[in-house]
Amino acid sequence: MTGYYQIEGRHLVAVDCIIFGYDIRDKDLKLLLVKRNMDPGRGEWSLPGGFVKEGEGVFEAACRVLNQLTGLQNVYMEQSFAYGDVNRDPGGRVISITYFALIKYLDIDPVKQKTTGAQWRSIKELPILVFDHRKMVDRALRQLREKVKIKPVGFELLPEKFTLVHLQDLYEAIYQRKVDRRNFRKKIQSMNLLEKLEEKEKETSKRGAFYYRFLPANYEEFTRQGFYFNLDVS
Amino acid sequence: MTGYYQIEGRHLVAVDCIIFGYDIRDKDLKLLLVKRNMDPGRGEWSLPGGFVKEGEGVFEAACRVLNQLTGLQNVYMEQSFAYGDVNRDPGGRVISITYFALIKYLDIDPVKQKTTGAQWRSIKELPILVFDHRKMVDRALRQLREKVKIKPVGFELLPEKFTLVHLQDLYEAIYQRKVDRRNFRKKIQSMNLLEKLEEKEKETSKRGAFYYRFLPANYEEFTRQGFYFNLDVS
DNA sequence: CCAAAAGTGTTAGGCTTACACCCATGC
DNA sequence: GCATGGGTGTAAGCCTAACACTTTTGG
Repeated sequence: MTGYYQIEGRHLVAVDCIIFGYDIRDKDLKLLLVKRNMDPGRGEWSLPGGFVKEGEGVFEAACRVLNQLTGLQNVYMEQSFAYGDVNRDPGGRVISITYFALIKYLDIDPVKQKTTGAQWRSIKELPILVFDHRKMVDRALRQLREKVKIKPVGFELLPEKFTLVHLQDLYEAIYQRKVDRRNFRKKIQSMNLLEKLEEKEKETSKRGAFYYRFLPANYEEFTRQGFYFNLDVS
Repeated sequence: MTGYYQIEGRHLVAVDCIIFGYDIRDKDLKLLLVKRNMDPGRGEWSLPGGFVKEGEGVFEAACRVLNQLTGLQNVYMEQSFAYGDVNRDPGGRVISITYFALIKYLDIDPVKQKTTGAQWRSIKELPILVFDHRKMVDRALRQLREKVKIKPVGFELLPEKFTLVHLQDLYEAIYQRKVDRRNFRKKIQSMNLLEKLEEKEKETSKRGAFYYRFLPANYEEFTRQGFYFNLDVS
């Protein structure tokens, strides 16, 4: 701090994380939520968040919050929006910058989850959230839906090996609508993002479905050029 | 301020405005820039900005900055990004939230412009900007290009009456590429956003080109449903 | 053998793109 | 009458979207 600037007009700055996870079992997009452990709003459902510390970058702060909650590092995380209304937080003037993260549902550290009390909640039936957190979620979800069209970020939400059925279910969960199976498979396979494995998943059907893995090299190629993945409406 | 929170870890928060204007004469998309009037970086080219005051919303702060510079109110303005790296500003730890605004080139208050020394600079040859402002501009420009596909925001940049030639030139300036004239006209006219006027513009050609005006009612309709205006690449 | 899920192609319509000539007017 | 910029239509190809039957296998 070289001290060029005034010291008046400093603000508390927080980060709040919209952490998406996808449950392959119940085909449901979920958010990782916590019960707020400070006043005001103590005990209410809240996005996980924290104040940005001195000497800490805002993005780093979001990573810290995520890591403390899940034990994860290097996950997909993207800034969503800065919320700066004076009265958005009844506890005081706090500017909050939100990030949305995509993590693999099963990757979170169960010990951490127990101590923090974080819980996955379906985006279809979110509890009442504290302050303006619901607005934050809605915006992040809109952004996720846009992002998925441009970048195959959906893969961040799936385990290493997945079937085309899993992938389609994921898209349907994100958009909350049905997708034509043949068109979906045609399109996704034409992108050369996937490698078909020998192995089959046999839990959900007798016939079994081939596992696929996602090819990071081609993925990079794709996202650089900005592909366009438009799902048909049904 | 009800004083629930710690008083440690407060931060200076600034807003910086990426103000786009379009010069119908030289068919050039421009930015309104200022010479920085504080250390460090005094005298260097900079985005217009300012610190968020106590009791002032972040968006309001951006409006204030814009208004002080141009005298304008109620212009199109959208949050771009929050820049929160610890060392982004060598003068101290400042978190900056950027907004991009679209204004009509000729609307700015000439008195204010004289006192602030603000100048329009072509996006094709921007001067060196202070700190990370160039990154801010690049991001805002990318966002503008995306936005224009989804919302006919281009109209914010044109005067009340404009010709189809003007409109096409604007798109070409935003995307920095040629657009097919017939396809452009077909598409834009199919949208029912424009009202053809009797009057002709006769400055740039002998024959003259019809003026159009833009129909706010239909515009609202369009942007709500999220239209898609994809320009062809040439 | 049957239930349950996986897998597979074709066609029609709409949108995108490429492309060239006539029109109106001031000088 | 000619130079300058404004204005117009059509055809080919591509992408989107709708749609139904066969395959596999565990029980």
